[in-house]
Amino acid sequence: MREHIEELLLQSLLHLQRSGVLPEVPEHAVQLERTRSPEHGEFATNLALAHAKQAKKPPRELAQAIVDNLPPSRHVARTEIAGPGFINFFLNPGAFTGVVKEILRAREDYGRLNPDQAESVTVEFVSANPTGPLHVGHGRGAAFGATLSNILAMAGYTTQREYYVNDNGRQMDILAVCVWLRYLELCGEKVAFPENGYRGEYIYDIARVVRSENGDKYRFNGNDVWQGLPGPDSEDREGRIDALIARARELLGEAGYREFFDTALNDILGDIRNDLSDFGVEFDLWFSERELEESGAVQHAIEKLRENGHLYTKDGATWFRASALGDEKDRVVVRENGRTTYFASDIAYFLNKLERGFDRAIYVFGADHHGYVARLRAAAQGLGQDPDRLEIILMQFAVLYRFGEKVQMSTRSGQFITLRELREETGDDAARYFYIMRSHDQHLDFDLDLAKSRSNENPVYYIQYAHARICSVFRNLLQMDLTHNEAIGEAALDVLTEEHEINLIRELSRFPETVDATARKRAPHQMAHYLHAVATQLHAYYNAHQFLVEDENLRNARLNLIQATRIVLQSGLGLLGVSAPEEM
RNA sequence: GCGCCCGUAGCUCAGUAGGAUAGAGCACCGGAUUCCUAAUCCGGGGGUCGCAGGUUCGAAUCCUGCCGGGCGCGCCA
Repeated sequence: MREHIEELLLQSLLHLQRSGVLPEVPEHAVQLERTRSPEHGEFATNLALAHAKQAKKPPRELAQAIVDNLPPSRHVARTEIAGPGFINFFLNPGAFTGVVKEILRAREDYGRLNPDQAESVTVEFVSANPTGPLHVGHGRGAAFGATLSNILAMAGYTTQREYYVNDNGRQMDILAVCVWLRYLELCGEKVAFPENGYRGEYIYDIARVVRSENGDKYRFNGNDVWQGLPGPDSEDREGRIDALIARARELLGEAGYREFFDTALNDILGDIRNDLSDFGVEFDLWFSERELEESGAVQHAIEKLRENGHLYTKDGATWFRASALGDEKDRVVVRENGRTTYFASDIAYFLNKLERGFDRAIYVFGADHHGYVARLRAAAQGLGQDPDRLEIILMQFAVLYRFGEKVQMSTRSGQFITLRELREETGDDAARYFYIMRSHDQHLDFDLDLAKSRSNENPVYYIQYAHARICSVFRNLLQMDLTHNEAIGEAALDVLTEEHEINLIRELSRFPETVDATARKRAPHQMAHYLHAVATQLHAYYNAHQFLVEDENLRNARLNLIQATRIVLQSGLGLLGVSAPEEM
């Protein structure tokens, strides 16, 4: 319907252009909005206000000219010029009931968009280092990324979801060493554990796996481990742990070291994968940083920067002149010791995404990564790419509240709430919904008690209940030995003239444009709000009118309407990764 | 110190690419069930949109400054 009126307006504008009233009709000239109140009709446009200057006419006069040139439409009952020059559109009742017909015809494809040019995007999210279980902060990125991807796909984008696996960094080395130390402990050795190592219980679990498969094969005397290395009173804690990594490699040999490293990686990554999958978050690609480097992609990207003249050498390291491209300072890509930096891998990964044919790479990052924005954009430019093909969405932090108080967390000590614990406590539906119900640039207060409560305060249940109620009506229909005849309902749709019915249909008609808007604005939270609004209309309707009435025409027409509502709720909840229960 | 984000009702937040009288949930007050699930509905009170300027027909929305809060500023990953 919206598109229909936009088309009418465009035709009018083109006509005015031909007759010389308007200089030119820019692309996206037509902006049609929903009115806030019915007295302004259904849709309104500010076209005349926006173009009055160019047309050298008073806004209201231009508005009249636009209205005079509108092609006739069976959906538009009348137009009205209001206020300083708004054009308001009032619709025929048939314009509303047509929506019900459309939904029942399209079913789960209602709201699926087919843009002329489908953009292809890759959405990277979570990408947590595989050094431990996901915690509640990752959960927000997971829910957001998954929902955004779902919506983009619905809006017609070619969408890929990917997870960047940091399987190559120093953090992984630290992890491997920690596993080894716990392994030695299990063997009965007494070994000091570095204070900045990974202390979580899960490290013991991994150590147990290594031991059950290898016995005491990698056992060394506890005294030999730290022999000659800086002691715990050393100032340089990082240097101390690096020395320990070197010692582990030396004692274990490459194969032995690999055993710990890979067991830890596979174990934790497998755990993350299961966790996300149980949470309804699936990835098309798990992209390995190690493979990126081994494939030569990092060198390839560095060469590209060099060709474009953005590299220079200083203090034995290779620097990227990022400051010339909007970043606050230059960045090292190859260290003095010859190793490439993490940033170099990032650049290579971005280039790789584009080379895989995506128009755009979307990154979902935690807000603490906002320093990367300027640097990655600089890199994109340095590679000779349009920096707008790189899009970074920053997720603000999620703070858990229990009994009205902030739940304290610290990753260092292993004292944090895992995503799995959260899911078990609130259930997946509530967790998915609560995570995305706020805008990503807003801090999220995650109220555990509210998410758990099976009460009217909980917005998830409010929406699910609307769906369950509809299902319940259809169950009752069967018990009355009646069936829903959609054909009769469709023929009788014109009887749906109650205000509650019009309001509900209006809400349903907004689904496609909501898919479009939430996709374009990368704003999944608006889908959550939209579904809440649909549920509100359904509940109001339910309370005001009886659906299972004697009159066959009215009954089937109403069943068509709530069936259409069920379809929209189901699709919408599906986008959010929330289930649509048949009874509650 | 520099940079990014945020500041809207008592609380938590929306506010549709500048639009018409700023919305919702919770909390608070008052009502609704012989009838499809009351996890629901109906009504009510409650706002200097952080502050001050500016841009324009029109600003919560854009610009500048200030105040308050969060986060970040490694040849770490």
